[in-house]
Amino acid sequence: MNPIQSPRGTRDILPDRQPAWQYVTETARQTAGQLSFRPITIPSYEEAALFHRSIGDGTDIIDKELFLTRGIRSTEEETYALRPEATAGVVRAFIQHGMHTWPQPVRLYTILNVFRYDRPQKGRYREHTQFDVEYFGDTGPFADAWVIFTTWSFLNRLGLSGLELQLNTLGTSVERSRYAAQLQEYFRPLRDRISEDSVARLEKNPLRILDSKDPRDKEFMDAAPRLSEALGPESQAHFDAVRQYLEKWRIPYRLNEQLVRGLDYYSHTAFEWTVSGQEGQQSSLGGGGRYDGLLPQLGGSTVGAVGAGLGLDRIIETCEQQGVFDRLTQHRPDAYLVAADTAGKTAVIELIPELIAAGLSVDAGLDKDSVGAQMKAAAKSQSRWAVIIGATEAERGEVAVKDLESSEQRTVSQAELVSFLRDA
RNA sequence: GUGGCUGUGGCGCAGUGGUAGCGCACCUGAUUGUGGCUCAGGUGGUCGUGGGUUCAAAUCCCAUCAGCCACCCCA
Repeated sequence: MNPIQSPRGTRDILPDRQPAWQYVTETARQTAGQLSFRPITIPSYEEAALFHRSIGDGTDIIDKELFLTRGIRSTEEETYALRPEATAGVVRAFIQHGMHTWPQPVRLYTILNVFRYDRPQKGRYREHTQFDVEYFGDTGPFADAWVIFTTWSFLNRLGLSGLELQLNTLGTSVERSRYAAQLQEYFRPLRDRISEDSVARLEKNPLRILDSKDPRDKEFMDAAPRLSEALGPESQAHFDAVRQYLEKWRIPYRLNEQLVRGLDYYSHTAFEWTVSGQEGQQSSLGGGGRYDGLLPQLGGSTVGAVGAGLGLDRIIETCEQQGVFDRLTQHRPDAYLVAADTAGKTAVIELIPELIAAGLSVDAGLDKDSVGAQMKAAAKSQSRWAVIIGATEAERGEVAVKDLESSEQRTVSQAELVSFLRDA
């Protein structure tokens, strides 16, 4: 029988890599907390209709990458989908629990696994983890800037270098659809000369033609109508204000009119964090933007909303490449208890709960016979101290404590052991 | 989803037609209560899986699964 492997595009995160994950998730929680985001947990799956209505049919995430699922007794109407992103679920929760009646703004964050039925590659998994922040209840530019500042603070605190913020504005949905029509008008006569992909995009999602890498398309890009010229004065003012915040906070950014995010619900500000030095790789660490239209679209009231999602798997891989985790250490037990004989064994058994109750971490291997074997195990366990007890020590109410790094050994009374290990 | 490359013990690799080897790791031992070094010994693989060609396949062919690269897309 063949051994079962983890499903395609999924992986195990082994103990050695856990300190990195803990460091990154802890940094995320702290940063979010400092900026007044409150934690929320949402289900791993939702009614599939939620994603169809929010992300939008016609996007790859919905048409090609959704993990559909249903219970064995479910009816046809009850089709669920593993969440492919965070925003839809959080917005659903916002509406369902009437959060528009809470003091505004409502700022929420979550660290969650999301699922996409993709063809896997490094930095592209079928299950990956995102750090997601959502800011509700403000239509002004300050909220956009606040969200960007949050992602910036997080990435910056990790100590990442080569970060680049790409910034764009998509205007209102009216402005955007007017612009899409202009694009279609421009590209339709060029049908035979642009890439097949772009011909398909022409009808489905014309804005996507803009970020094509195909040289056949790039040729016509310069003369194409520009989104920035299709925006009204209000949209311009909103965007200018966002940029001023970023400049005051010294967050460097690059305007990128080609930036079009893959989810349909964005309007006005859209941004994406990329990291240089990973040519051709999955360089996007995350992104977000404003999505005022989504709440009414899902039956909620019209409150402004801005969100961002950052890919923790990619961020951690980048950190590893940049040596950010070099200083993190694995967990080490404070003491490894060694029994030299039967009397020592009894003493060790009694000592274990005592040390645990005192908040210390311990290890022991009472199934091993010789002291040598136990000492060897103590060294392998990376323990700071070996605490050795035999009949002699037990009688006197003492223990031998050996520093496993310096090899120095001394005698300590059992009563003082806890404070000795703590202070050392 | 499209095209390509790769797949040998836990990890990293060698072996390209004649019935699998190295390093690391792991286990045991080097006298009775002391580890990390060294030395000696040992466990572990039907060579991703399934089929085919051949007297004979890890080595050739096909399929399949998985990983990786590019595209698509995105985190």
